[in-house]
Amino acid sequence: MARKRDAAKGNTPPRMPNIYDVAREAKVSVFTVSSVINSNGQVSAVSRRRVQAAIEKLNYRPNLLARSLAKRQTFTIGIVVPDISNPFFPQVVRGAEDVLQKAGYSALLCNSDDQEQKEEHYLDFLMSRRVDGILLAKTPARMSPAVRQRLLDSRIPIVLLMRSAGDFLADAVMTDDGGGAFEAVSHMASLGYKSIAFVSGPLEVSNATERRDGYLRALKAYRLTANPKLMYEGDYRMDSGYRAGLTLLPRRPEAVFIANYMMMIGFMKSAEEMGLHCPEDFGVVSFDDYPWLGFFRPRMTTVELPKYELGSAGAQLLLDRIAGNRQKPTLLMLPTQLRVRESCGFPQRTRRSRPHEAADGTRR
Amino acid sequence: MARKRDAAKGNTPPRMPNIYDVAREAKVSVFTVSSVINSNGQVSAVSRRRVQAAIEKLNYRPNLLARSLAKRQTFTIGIVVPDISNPFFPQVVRGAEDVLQKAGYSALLCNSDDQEQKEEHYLDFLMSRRVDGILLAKTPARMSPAVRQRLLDSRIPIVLLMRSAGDFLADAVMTDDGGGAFEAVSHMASLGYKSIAFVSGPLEVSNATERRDGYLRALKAYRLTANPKLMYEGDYRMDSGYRAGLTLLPRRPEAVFIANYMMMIGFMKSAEEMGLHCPEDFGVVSFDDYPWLGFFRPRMTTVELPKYELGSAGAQLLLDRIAGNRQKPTLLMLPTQLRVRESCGFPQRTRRSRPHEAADGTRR
DNA sequence: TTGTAGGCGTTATCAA
DNA sequence: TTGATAACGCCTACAA
Repeated sequence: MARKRDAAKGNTPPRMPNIYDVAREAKVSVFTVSSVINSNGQVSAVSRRRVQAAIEKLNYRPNLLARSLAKRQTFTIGIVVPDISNPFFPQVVRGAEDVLQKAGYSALLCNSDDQEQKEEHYLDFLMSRRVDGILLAKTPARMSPAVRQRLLDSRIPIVLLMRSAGDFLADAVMTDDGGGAFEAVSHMASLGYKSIAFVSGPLEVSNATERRDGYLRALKAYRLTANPKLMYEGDYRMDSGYRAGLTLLPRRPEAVFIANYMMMIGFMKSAEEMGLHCPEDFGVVSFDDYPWLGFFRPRMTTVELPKYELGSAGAQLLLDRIAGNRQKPTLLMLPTQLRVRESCGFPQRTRRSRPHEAADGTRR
Repeated sequence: MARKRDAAKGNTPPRMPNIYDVAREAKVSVFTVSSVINSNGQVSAVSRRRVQAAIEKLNYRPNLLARSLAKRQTFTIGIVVPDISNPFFPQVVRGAEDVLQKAGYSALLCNSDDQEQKEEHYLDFLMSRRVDGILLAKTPARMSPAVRQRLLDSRIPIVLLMRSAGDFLADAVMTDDGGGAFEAVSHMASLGYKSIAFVSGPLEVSNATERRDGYLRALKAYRLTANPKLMYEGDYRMDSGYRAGLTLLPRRPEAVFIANYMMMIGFMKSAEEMGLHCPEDFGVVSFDDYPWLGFFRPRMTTVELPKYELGSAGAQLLLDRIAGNRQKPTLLMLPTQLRVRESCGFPQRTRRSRPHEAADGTRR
């Protein structure tokens, strides 16, 4: 069947050259052109040269869309995060993009805003785009059965980021939030704080409950009683941290553990407005570290989450799964790291009120 | 010509249903199915119902790849930024993504790392992907003639972000960096600082030279002489800010204007290590504002850049261009905003050394 | 080694 | 209102 492409009436916009144009120019078949493009098969040196010359002359670039359609592989993966402008995610995305790019994949970025509806919309969209895999970061825990079923049917590999598998069978990579929270709160307790408030994330999100559990475990380990009056459930956003400060600070806790960075910022803002200072008036340890937290006052004591590794490990897991080098679902647990600086009141407290502890000098 | 698709020997992986499957199931033609999917044309109610039932039953989702190929439109735009993990860009990307998503477009994210080679690789890649448009953020000023020509040939609309058009004809949206720098340095000069150091970005980047020009203009306006010993060319990265501090601070400038956020962080780190404090030992104004800069000490005086608007305006410009609602290249200039806080030494200096100025109370 | 032609899943033209 | 079928641009048996 002869192609009719050239019979175009001429009123269509100028098309880009395709493989047929190259073949004609080089006086070979499309097969030969395709072969040199993909450097498979044995193509005679003469043909190869002619094809290359034609490609050069026409400035030909293969249409990846058509290739994907034919090969049923798009070399694209979808990354859905709640909000790329939340400082937690850029590093995650960068980690992912680095390993994807190295493997010849590229990333479609989606912001779910933690809304189930948006998330599902994007998931459907990504399936329609026939992405080869999906990296799905923290969002509301549940997913409608319909979407889940479609996901399963599509057989598109998914790896979950910062979100427990729950009832959904998939690979996942998480950070050890429970352990990190335990370590953070233990540190505060060991400093002698008796009343330690807690600003948590939304408790329907798995990592928020893990951080809370870590908090509670640490209290128990230090024989402190959990006081509901000192616990505030936020939503990981700045504004909820601000409200948490307004609610909690008047109750004058000696210290507070804040479950993420954005809420910590909001919390500090409320303290500022109330004329309260850290660490003189209250100690703070928060989750998630950033370079600048070490250079401004108060220098924040935080639990660092390995953001870049989260993304890169997730992407690697996904690529492995796509390649089929993996059998049962894998769950990767990345360690956190307590970074003791000053907001927890460490130097002061240990020097002033608990000199016997200052002796060991462990600042981890 | 009858499709042979069903003659598959059965060893192929389970395919997703296509439009033919739906047509067969509904006992109509593919045209009818296509019509109801795209809700064009007049399809009889009966046909429509049957098609919808079939779609439901088969859980059919159109293959966007095939659609794009046929329509020669991908509803995808490429966003290339130097590095998404640089806190400047997430907001830009978010702004863009919001307007794109609303218009039914999605975004392919690329990190150029400010490397010409990577940028060109991505540009070629995006062209091969047949994206409908490209958002190209700050990167090395030049572009090889070959790539530029290919870009022109491809007729893919491009809008430049934070980068002057230069010799490349395209729409662009920028921030008024020169004006912002002028305002910042003028503020310092009006505070009485005589020796104002400057940490600039890489001077081959247009917005870095604009910030420098603003700095120089302000010095001139206040009859201060520019001292090369107090000017340091960095690369917008944290480490170069650190080195700038190591170089500049021993020369004890009264104040310093730092051309971006990351370098400011590095600079503060070096000051910290040298035991110098801001604003007691030196005043600082830096470019680019973030929420947390208002809650930590020193509270930073900064020039805010409208990041989100940069992205959203850029995306809107691009969509307009794609739609063809625009003739000649447009350059949008977004205003910056000086946010006076404490790192510039404003309250102290005005109160202590220049009381007559404190009277007017303008904190803009 | 190279050519031919069918298939990937849509859209769109043109008859009927 | 519908159906048949040629594009869209690529890959890839199968043949030559």
